[in-house]
Amino acid sequence: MTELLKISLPDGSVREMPEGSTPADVAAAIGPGLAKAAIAAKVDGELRDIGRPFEGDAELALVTNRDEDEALELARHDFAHVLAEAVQALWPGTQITFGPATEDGFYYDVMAPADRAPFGMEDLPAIEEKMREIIKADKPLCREAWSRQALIDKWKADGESFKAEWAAELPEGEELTVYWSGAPNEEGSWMDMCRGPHLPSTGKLDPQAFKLMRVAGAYWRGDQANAQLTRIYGTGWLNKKQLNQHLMRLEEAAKRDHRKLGREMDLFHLQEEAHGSVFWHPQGYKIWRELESYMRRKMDGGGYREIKTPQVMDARQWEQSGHWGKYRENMFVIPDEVPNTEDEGPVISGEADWMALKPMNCPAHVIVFKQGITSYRDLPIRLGEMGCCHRNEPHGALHGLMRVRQFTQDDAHIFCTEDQVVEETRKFCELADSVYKDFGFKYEIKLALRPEQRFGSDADWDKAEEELRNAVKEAGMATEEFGWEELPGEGAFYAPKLEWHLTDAIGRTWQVGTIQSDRVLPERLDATYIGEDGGKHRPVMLHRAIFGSYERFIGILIEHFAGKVPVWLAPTQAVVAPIVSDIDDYAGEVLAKLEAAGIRASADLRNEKINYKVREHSLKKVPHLLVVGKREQEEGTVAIRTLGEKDQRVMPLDEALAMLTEEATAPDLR
RNA sequence: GCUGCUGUAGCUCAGUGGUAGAGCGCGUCAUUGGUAAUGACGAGGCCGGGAGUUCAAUUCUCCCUAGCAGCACCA
Repeated sequence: MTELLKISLPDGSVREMPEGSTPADVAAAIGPGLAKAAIAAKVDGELRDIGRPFEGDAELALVTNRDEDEALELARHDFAHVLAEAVQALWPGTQITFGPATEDGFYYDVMAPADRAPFGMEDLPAIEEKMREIIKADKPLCREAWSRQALIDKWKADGESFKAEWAAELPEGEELTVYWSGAPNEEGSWMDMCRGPHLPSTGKLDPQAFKLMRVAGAYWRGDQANAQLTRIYGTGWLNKKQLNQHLMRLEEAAKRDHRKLGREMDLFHLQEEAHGSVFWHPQGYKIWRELESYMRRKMDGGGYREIKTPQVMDARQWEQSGHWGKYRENMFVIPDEVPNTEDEGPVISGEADWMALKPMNCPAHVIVFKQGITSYRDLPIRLGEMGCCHRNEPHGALHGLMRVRQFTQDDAHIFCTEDQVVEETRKFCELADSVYKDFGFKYEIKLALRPEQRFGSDADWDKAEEELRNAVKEAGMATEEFGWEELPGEGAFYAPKLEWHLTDAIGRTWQVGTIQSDRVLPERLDATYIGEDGGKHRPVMLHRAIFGSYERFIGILIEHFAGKVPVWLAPTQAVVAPIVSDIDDYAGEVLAKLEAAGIRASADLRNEKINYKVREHSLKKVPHLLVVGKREQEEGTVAIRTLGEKDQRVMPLDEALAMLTEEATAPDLR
């Protein structure tokens, strides 16, 4: 007599099933609709194949496409397998390696056979077509347990050297599994090593819900020393509608691209001769100046004192700070000599001492701190600088304003006693909060904990991590609302750090603000203060920034607002546009009043139709267009057309001025 | 830095082994038009840089450089 298994379902009911039965059998027993919809199972909380037999009594929850997170994960993983199968079907001899689900899709790293070039964009349509065939064939996905040795032998026999290498490294004794697409060992079936779980068959995928996006190079195991593979990226969803929504989001991101908007709005440009450094145009620099004034007010109000330190310092200084040893490959160095310019020069002797452009402001701030004698009564000392730094970034890393080689930070260093660390950190949390709120950003705070490679004792790390954690708790921000999370291994080598991640209008996140407590640099540069006991003590140094860098923050603002930055930041806040040239004088009067009120405005007196002017200034993202015609002149009014609105509002000039003045006022001054 | 792709007018892009084209923008003229492109005419290019192949290179080959995508990097 066979034993019956007790399978408990989420509604609390219990079904008795014969031994050897599977979640699919349970689904079938409940009803044909569910049997069709079920794509996987959660058995005792673990996501599993729906066709995998129970091993005993179990709690079961059937997974359908309504369980979107699980369903997407499964579908993407399966798309990746189908992708690999398709590539091997088209080009036998292709080696497969690894293919996981990603945030919005999947990829698979493959190595083209020796007799053909790496796969390119032009191969994608054929691969997509083959993938659709595999999906439509509705091949069952069958799980099979293998021994490690058998698997290694199989991969070697198939010429799959990467897979063989990988299988050999999997822990011995663990049951290894493979999945077949099609019946095991049958002609036309395809196999991959995989932990699973998978959908019951390829036909559960929607052949219209994926798209191969691009190919890129990737290294075997992410290591440059290893073979270069071709990574084929796809985006995958549960249905065509979701796919289309995703493609539209990508389009939206492309529309917001700050490099494109920067050119269209004439904010800045980049060029070959200074790659990685920004040429700010008058319009773009107006945004910068407004941000800088804003941040100065914030920092002044927070008890910071602004300084300015040298751009170039002798290498000896960088040696002492540790940058020469740890960071030199990212530093621009220059010989400390006048080059010989005879015969085509410049020629350098190679014997001069080195100097370097500063990649960070911190050593210079310690130097300023060390001038004179500091008493504990003076602490905390908060030194701020709009510090212009140069970092010789890898060329492939450069990206518009987001990653540059010359940038200016809203930097500051707080020198304080051990006892003041938590309080200073808490204050910083509040300052950062007020800034991000002024821009309307939502953000999350993360604590990056000790990395494997680090300076200092575990006791120091325990303490430093606890201080930052407590400071955020005291600020009431270590909560779900603030996305509080601790990230093991992500800290700097000398200290843990708090990170502020902004979420932009289309859901992307950007790390901007940070605070790090540092006990290493004060030590290396021998910073001290005189304590209550009359002896020398070591201050703690807090490195902190809120914007991060002006360049990057402006890039984020452009993308977040799609160029339509708030009026107080807009380079041109209003344009006066007369309809006919008879009104030019009145337009001039209006402009004069705007300028007197401190509004950044101009008048468009060109011999163009009003349609043309509206279109042009709208494209330039000017927030307010003040249209004036005969009627407005007679009545002393303006017709305001606001960016993004179709209708205009006619109002008396004084009223318009009051409105614009209000909108043009920075949020901290309102 | 690695791999792939790209570099033609201010911008977006066509094109060709016999030194080039469009649209927008710009200039001139006409037009004075009520809320997202008025019309005509005109100017504007060392076809990223260097080398090679060729009678001839913007076009083919190689090297360099920058950009783009991804990877690696981002203390």
